[in-house]
Amino acid sequence: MDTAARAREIVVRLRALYPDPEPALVHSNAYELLVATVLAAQCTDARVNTVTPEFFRRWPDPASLARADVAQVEDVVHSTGFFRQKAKNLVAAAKLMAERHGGGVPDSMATLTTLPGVARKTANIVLSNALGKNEGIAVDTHVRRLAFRLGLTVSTNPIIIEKDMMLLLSQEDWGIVNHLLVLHGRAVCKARKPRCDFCVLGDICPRLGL
DNA sequence: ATCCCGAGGG
DNA sequence: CCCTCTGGAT
Repeated sequence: MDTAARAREIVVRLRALYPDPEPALVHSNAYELLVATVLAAQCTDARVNTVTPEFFRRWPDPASLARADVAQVEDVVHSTGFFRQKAKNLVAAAKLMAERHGGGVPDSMATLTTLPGVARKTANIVLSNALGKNEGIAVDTHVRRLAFRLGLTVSTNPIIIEKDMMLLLSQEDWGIVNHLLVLHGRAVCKARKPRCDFCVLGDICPRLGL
């Protein structure tokens, strides 16, 4: 089985294992998903979900966040780590959206990545989950680890991994593959003690001899 | 390559 | 104690 066939088979098996993969970050619109995804940098989604209810209540849209006191935002997002950067970036991004994007979330990779604190990973999450667009594949710590272990790439560079995976998968799967690999990365193919004995991909994983 | 940064697990 | 968690900017 060549690499592309293996990649497609991985998606098929993980779809069966995780029937209805949903974004674990609680949100109700593109703005909320953008905020939650920025906060998710080097932080568990579970922790992000503990701070976003208050965040969205106090700053329900880009306009209100643009007028927010950065110190108060720092206070709310403190427990997610990198809190100074995240608060500063979110308020600056909100000001850009309020002043230059009609108060809404930009709907293209090129424009989203002009926002401070937003690069390809965050933009891909917002585009595929809130805006219905598959412009690329979101490569986070889980996708990077699993893509490498599964032999879908020989690189550890997220940009190259994304390109490799885009060539291996059809565009309709670009959004879902992130959720599938994240779910499997959390439950089975964990960073520290991967449970290879439980893995449905064992027979097509280079790690187990292939 | 390094920095930003808190919290939980082993 | 060290590693990891849906990264991004310098």
